[in-house]
This record gives sequence, structure tokens and C-alpha cells, in this order.
Amino acid sequence: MPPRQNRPTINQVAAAAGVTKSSVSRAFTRPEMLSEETVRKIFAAAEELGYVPNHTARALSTGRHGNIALIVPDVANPFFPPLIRAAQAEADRSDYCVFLGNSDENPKQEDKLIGRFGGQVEGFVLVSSRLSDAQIIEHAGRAPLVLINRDVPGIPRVLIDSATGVAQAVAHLAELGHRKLVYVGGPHGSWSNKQRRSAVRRAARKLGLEVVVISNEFPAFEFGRKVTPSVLATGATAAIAFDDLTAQGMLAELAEQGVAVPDDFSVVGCDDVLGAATFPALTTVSNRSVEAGRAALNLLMDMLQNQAIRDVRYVLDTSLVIRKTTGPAESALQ
Amino acid sequence: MPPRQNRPTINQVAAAAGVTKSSVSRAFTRPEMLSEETVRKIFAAAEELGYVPNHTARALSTGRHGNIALIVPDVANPFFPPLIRAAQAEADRSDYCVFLGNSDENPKQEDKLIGRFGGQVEGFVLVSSRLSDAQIIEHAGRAPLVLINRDVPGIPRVLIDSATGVAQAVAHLAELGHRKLVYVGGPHGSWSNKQRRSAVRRAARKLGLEVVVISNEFPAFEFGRKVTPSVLATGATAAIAFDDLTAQGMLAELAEQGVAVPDDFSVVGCDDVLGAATFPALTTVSNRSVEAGRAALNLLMDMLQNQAIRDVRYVLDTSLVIRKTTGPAESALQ
DNA sequence: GCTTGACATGCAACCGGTTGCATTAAATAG
DNA sequence: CTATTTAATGCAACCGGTTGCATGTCAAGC
Repeated sequence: MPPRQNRPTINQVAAAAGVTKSSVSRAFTRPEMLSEETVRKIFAAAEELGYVPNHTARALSTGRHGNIALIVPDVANPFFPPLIRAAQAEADRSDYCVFLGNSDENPKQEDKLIGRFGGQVEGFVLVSSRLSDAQIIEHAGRAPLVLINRDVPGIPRVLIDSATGVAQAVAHLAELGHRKLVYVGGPHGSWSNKQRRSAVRRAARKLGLEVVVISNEFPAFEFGRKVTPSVLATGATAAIAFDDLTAQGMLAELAEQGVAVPDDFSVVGCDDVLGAATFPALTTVSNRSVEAGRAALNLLMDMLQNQAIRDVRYVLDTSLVIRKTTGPAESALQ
Repeated sequence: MPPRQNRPTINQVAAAAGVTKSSVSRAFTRPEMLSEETVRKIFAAAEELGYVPNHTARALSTGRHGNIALIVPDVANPFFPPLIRAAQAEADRSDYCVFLGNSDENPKQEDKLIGRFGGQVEGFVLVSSRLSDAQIIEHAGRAPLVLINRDVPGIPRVLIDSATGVAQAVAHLAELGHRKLVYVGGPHGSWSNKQRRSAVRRAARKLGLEVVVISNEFPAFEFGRKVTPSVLATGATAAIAFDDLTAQGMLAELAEQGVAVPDDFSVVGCDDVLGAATFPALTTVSNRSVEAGRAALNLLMDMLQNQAIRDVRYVLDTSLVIRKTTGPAESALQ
């Protein structure tokens, strides 16, 4: 095993190049201050020794770490990975490293993570944060912070407006003749959930449909299955789920129970994370998480450059993607 | 906006508590060295001022950053998120922060990321690394490093042995009467791909089946669609895909072309990332990525404790999950 | 030929902690 | 009651860079 952990320091390079460490430091940060020859000499010595500036030491004296933190409720929820990837790529373009945190839908955990990261990051992106407004405002006061899918006035935020798509979904179901539908909700603290729920209610009221709301905490396939009997028990003929995973779980349970989709019952998902991979292919609301990740990172980078914090509210709207899980109400269960 | 960035330092706490900074430092790191009363005094002062130790400064003097880096080829590939989540949770238990890197299946990018992270992490986990053995060995010499799904002797590694499951898949197809099958490959540098390919070949030889191998670089739904015509052109009656995503793409394209699965053609995936969500539900090889993530992190934590590096080769084996995309060859296309 | 700048480099303090050793006070031993 | 431990705390160097200011050099300006 080769020797480990003894990277050369600025002092060794300085000695090798016959200059002081100030010059070495400048050669790497502001070479225009030095004569070309000195810079050349220093680079040669650095190369020779395999010198790489120590990130930590630099961060300590400059206060700039070149790191940001991205916190999501659940990495394994397919909504997030594309967003994470987009954010990551964007950070990379500015030579930033990304800490990833998984809050497990838990405000305590989220707070703990922010504390752990704080002090080694220049800024935060909180996705679908489960923290209270007050907590978010407090953290935003300590470090640049951008929200995704959380609407706190004064804090820069990127919102995927699923309300537009959800309203279209309700209209679509109304057109198909459905009169009563269930909204199968998501996590309590979720802004997206509130937004979707109220969009369903609003659209339904306008169109004269009846709505029943059923809640749950951890959006996932399994929950979709468990909740299905209560959904059917309402006597509704269609359901709009908080997300595709929940919808998928419902689809599986409906199939199990011999309820045909869309003939007997219509299902609409949200976020289009499964594409056309379910059977029947899921009617759902489109998702713009990649753009959201990118936009949030740009916003954050912007804040890090000119530390003026503008009250940005960047909204991405969505639309209904009609596939095969919605059909006429005539034939549906009554 | 509240004042930003002026966190109290150890000196201010020291002044407030009427002690020196050494004592404050010790109160947080080795309180047993101090009298109970002093510790109490210091904690009170720290609490009062809202003091939090500066991670960066601490890392600089101790060399321990409390960070690790996890690098994957593609965050958005559904194989990885559960693994990431498991690794994350495990890191969390030891109060470690996780940098996430996305190499885009690109060795250059992977190398760049390792460089960027190096110096602020104590160790690396490389998942399905696309680097050369030599590069991996070099990096492993500089910092503790654990591999997942990459088999380099001398480097601690966790391997998901899909060979067992793949062999079962071939046997299953043989039993169904198939005589010729296609292996639809994955990325060139991928250990898993090599392993699966040779497992297919070996099992096929043993059972007297004919195998055609078709390759691709970026495993994904789209590729699965694109490759399907060439797969059909071989005249084979079944295919085993490098991963579920590729298989899913094939399923979509087969449906499009009116080829019935499993009546006309059988498809087997690998990694079971989609569960039963495809239609028909995909026959695939089980996946143990959660355990792999957990195991890799435990290994790494172990290496960080007692820096002895043992040559660990931890193998998790897999099995075939039979669902609905495989059927008898009799009725298949000829 | 002496002053004035501009430019290149060095000096030393600083970022915010940690830690080996020295110092002091209190406790125990002889 | 003095000698010796032992426990608690302080001192100062160190981790590896960055940066404001001082210094020195050389060329142009008058």
C-alpha cells in the first residue's frame, strides 16, 4: 500500500521553487500578480511534488468552501433523482461539490442535517422541506438558501405548480362524466400536497363535483395499496393521487381486487415519474423537476455571487398527460 | 434579513466563560478532562452565544472531516437511489456527511470528482466505477476507498453477484424451450456487465443454447427501444437485458411493433428496480443494492476506525424473480 | 542624478479550532 | 509537615492556506 495522507503543502512547494508561500498561494489564486517566470517556476515545482491546494485550509481562511447542500425528503422517491442529477450537473459547472441529505420526511432529521452541513457549505437547497416556515426563515438568515416546492415569502423559491395540471385532471374527469372523486393525499407538511389538494377542491367546486380527501404520511407504493379499500368504500368513481407512486400502488391493489381500470375506476397520478411504465399507462400530471433543480441551483449560485437576496418566486407550471387509466364514468362502479 | 455569517468563535465563548480557548475546545471534545463546573460554565456560555464548533477549522487541525464521498454513474438510474439512501442512513449513524457525485458514466468526470472531493473527505465509495484498475488502485492509495460492483483485488469491495440470478434466468428460458437468446449489454467499463455477459454465455454453453450479444453504452429506456429491431433481427426468441430499464424500453418497443410478450417473445431484466410496475410484470434478477450500500459504508467506517485495510471481498448473491414476461418458446416467433 | 511609481515579492497576522507540554493547586503519601 | 502525585487549566505552536501592508528593485520622469 503506498504511503497515504501526506500530501505536499504550500510550504514544500515554496521551498522547492525558492520563493515564499505567499507567492505560491498567489500563483494559484491570482497569478497576474506575479511575474510569468515565477509562476512557471512555482507550477513546475508544484507539478513535480504533486501539490494540490488543501481545500479545507483554503475554506478556513477565505470562508468559501465551494460546497452546497441539497436536502430531499427521500432519495429513493423517483421524483427526486432527476432533480438531484440536474442540480448536481449545474453545481459542477461552477466547480461546487454537493452534499446530499435525506431527511426521511422528518423535520427533526432535516434540522439535524442542516446543522451538520452548516459551516462547511456556502448555501442550501431544500427540496419539499418539511420544516416550519419559522425554521426555514431562521436558517435562511444564517446562510443563502433556496427552496424547491415550498412557498415561504421572502425566501427565494422554485415552485412546480401542479395546480394547473391537477385542475386539468379534474376537468378531464368531469368531462368523462365522473361526479364524485377521491383525493389521496401526501405528507402533512408538504406544500405540494396542500397545493394539489386545494387545486382539486377548487376545480371540483367550480365543476360541481364531490370530493373526498384521504390522507397519508409517507407517499409510496405500499401506501397506495393500503388506502385503496377506503377509497373504494367512498363510492367515488375516480381518484387523483398525490403522486405516481401512490397511484401505482392503487393500480396494483385495484388489479388484485378485480376492479378494472379504467372501466370500473379511473386513476390519475401526479409527477409523471413512471412514464408509460405502469399498466395501464398512468394518466398523470407532468413534472418539471429537472428544470426546478437547475433553476434552484442557478438561483443559489446567483446569491453566492452578488449577495443581494432578491425575493424570487419562480413558478413552473404543469399540464395533464392523458394515458390509459382514465375513462368514462358510465361503466364505472356505483 | 438577520445578520449573516457571524457565528461566535471559540474565543468569544472562552471570554464569556472566563477561561481560555483550550478549555472550551476540551469541553466539546474531551469534557472528562475538565471539572464538571467548568464544563457547565462553558456550555452555558456557548448556549447563550449560540456557539457551534466550526467544522472546517476542526477538520484542518485534526485531519478528520467527518465527510465521505459517494460516486455513482447516474443518480437518475433507479438502481442507485435505494443504494444511496441506505449508504446515507448508515453514514448518518456515525455522524458523517455524504458528498454525492454523478460521473455520467464517464471516467474523466469520475476522476475529476474524486479530485474535487479529495482533501475534504476521509474516504470514498465508488459505485460501479468506470475508472481503470490502475486509477482505482492509485486513488485507493491516497485515501480509504471501497468499491461496489467492481472487483479489484486488494481493494475492499462489495459485489452483487448477479451471475447466480442470470444463470437461473438462462436455465429458466432453456426449460421453457428457448434455443437462441440475446444478451443486451450495458456500459463497456461496467463490471456488472462483464459479469452478466459471461454468466449468460457460461450457462448457455452448459445448456446448449445459442447466444448473441448486443452492446450499448448508456443503459436506459431509450436504448432499450432503439436496440429492439436488431434484437428481433437475430431470430432469437428471448432476451436478457443488462438492466430493467433497458428491458422496459424493449417491452415498450415490442408492444409498439405488435410483438406479444411473453407469447411471441420473452424478456428478462436485471436488478428488479421496477418491481411489478411494468406491463407485463417483468421477470428479472433480484437486486440487493440496499444491502450493498449499507455493507460498503460499514466497511469504510471500519477502515476509518482501524486503518488496517483488509482485503475484503463481500459478495451478495441474487436469484431470478419470475413474473410475466417469460413464457414457452413453442408459440414464439421463428 | 534624484524622485516617483509601478511592479514583484516577502513578512506576518489571521481564519478557528486542537493538542503536547508547562504550570498551578489540591490531594495523597510518607 | 514536607514530598510527591494527580487533576485542572493555561500557554503556545500547529493545521495549510490567504491577504494587507511593507520592502526592495528597476525604469521612467523631470
